[in-house]
Amino acid sequence: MNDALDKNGIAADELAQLIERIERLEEEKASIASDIKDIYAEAKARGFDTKAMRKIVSLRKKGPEERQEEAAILELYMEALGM
Amino acid sequence: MNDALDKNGIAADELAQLIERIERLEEEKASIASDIKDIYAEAKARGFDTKAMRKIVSLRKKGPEERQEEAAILELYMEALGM
Amino acid sequence: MNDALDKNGIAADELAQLIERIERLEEEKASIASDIKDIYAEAKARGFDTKAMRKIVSLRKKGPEERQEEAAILELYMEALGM
Amino acid sequence: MNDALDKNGIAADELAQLIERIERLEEEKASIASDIKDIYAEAKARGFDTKAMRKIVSLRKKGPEERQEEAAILELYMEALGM
DNA sequence: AACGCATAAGTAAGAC
DNA sequence: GTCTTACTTATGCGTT
Repeated sequence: MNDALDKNGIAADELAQLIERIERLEEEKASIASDIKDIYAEAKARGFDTKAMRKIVSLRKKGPEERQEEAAILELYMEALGM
Repeated sequence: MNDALDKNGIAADELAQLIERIERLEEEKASIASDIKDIYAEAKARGFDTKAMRKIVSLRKKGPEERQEEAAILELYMEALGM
Repeated sequence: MNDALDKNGIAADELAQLIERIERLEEEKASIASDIKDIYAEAKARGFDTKAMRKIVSLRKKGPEERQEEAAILELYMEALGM
Repeated sequence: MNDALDKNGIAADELAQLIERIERLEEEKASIASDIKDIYAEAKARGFDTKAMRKIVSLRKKGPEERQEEAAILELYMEALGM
């Protein structure tokens, strides 16, 4: 550890740099989140059902395999439970 | 494993009982969570700041030592960053 | 507001009672959560796939209507997108 | 609404474009979130307390006034409860 | 402007 | 012991 330590034994410069890198990235992330929100607002203004859109996005995120897997498990269960 | 297995190799009765016990408990848990929400709503209606109340509840959940330790390291870092 | 106010203008007794009611309920909630964990542990010991069980519980929580609704939305989307 | 509607009455092209824009942005967002995670991992490897770091980041996100205000009301409540 | 909701952050437990 | 995954809590946002 070559870094200079402050009077409390903390490598202050190193810590400050890490924090700043994080904050920079969080800003970018917030900016993108804001863009996404704008798109939903735009979609709503054009008459789309944003709740349904959000569901679509989340369903697609899961991927088809996972959805199939879920269906298979449920199937097995329903049979086992006689539903 | 003495339990009867169904055609898929699942001990159906046993599984059903476990699932039902879990679901019963989850219902109770949800009910209590709802009660807690009600109390916060009541508190808010009487003019209390529920955000502060939540913080107090979480602070009291941790022991005093743990609380002090966390505060100390936070203090240290804030000094290092000149906050 | 008939409650006695402390020197900072806080109805201390009322606040204390609300906090205590919350803490009591949170204890109960934690106890039930612990019971649920125990059941999963027991299930695992008996050879069940707890991950699958959790999925089953969550799928059942959603209810059949919601699952159907999700399927319907997805269907609509896939058609619209030519998938 | 000039867009062509499919047989279900959905402006399919428009919907598809909106969804794709959202998904693209969500990917970027996830990528940045992953970068942030990496920095925390790096910080941890260098001996920093990441929990404290996260708290600092969140404290700095709020303005100083807001921070003081929250601290003040919390203080008040703690006194009222004799903590 | 307050309410409930939905996403996001933080925390804790379980698996490898 | 680390690392991921699931749960809980908190914050912010859209709605009424």
